[in-house]
Amino acid sequence: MNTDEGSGGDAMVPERLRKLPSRLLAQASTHAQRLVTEGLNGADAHKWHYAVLVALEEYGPASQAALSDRTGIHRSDLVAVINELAERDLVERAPDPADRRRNVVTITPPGRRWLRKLEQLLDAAQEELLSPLSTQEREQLTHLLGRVVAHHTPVGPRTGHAGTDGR
Amino acid sequence: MNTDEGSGGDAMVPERLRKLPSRLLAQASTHAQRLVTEGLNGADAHKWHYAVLVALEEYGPASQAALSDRTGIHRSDLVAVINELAERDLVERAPDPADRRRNVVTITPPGRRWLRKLEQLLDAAQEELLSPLSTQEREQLTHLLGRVVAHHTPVGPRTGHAGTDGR
DNA sequence: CTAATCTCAGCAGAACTGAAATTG
DNA sequence: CCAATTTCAGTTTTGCTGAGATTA
Repeated sequence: MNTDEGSGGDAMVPERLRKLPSRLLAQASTHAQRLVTEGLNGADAHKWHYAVLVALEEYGPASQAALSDRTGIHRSDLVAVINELAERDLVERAPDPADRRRNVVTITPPGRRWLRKLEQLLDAAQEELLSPLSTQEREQLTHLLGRVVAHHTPVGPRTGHAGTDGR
Repeated sequence: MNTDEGSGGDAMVPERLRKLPSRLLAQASTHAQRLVTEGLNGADAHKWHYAVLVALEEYGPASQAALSDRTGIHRSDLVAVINELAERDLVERAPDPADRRRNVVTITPPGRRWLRKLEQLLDAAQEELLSPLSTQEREQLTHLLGRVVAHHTPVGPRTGHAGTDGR
């Protein structure tokens, strides 16, 4: 027997919970990641593949440590990502002759072509994610999110070192 | 001051990544959850404690299944949350005489007092999260997020028919 | 017999920690 | 000797799956 509850989406979720910014962010983020994952799944890809290829195309060949900085992927996890990309000849990994601790990772022509494909899939996912919003509202949202993220993102991702900038 | 690389927050993260809505959402959500977790930590609480108490105060005593609908907490996880609350006498859990499969969970006076405390901690966390935004911008952000979340939230978590819930 | 409720035990995947091996 | 890089093995966290026992 059905009681008085239970119909409608977030039907009985109290307003105090529904409009809590941190909760809205968590839910929106979950949907976003689901859409992105499903979208990239159509090319046997995941988001780190995209991030690495974008970073390589944007700034050229890089060591894994540099890629970690440029993508936000943890150093430990980059190994597997590069493995997967290299296995499919989408990047090349070669020891750096100038500093043999490093691997130099380079995007290949097939890698660039694959990136075009991922870009399409990803654009479609963003489109679906933001479909209830107008173009202007989408810009507003990304702008506001960017401000929030920037404010909470520390200014020193790497440990005080290389540049020897006193801070 | 050295500005070549590796200093400054998202210093070398490509713009294509930085302004990707799904990525901004993920990052903003991470910061939000961290702030909320740290904030509630000051009362040995976590967000599910808050969600359950709010739902109980808002709609009165409820079965665990109803609480699951009203908070979004998975049925399996509610058990532990109610255990923790009951242990501290913040809620009472008693078998439902009308349907003995159910437990009726009721908020206690100490539970209401504790909820006041959690509300303060949570408000402080939201304030810190949104500190770079004006009051108007905060409203804009929550409004836009609400639209996105609503659009992607299925209408029937429990029983099938949706009744165009107002709000 | 089917369905709902509560409970427990364990999985999945994502990000992170720590340390070993190599090189500077 | 100390620091940076790559790599691997393991931990932590979080939401979820599946099944058993009880009652409707």
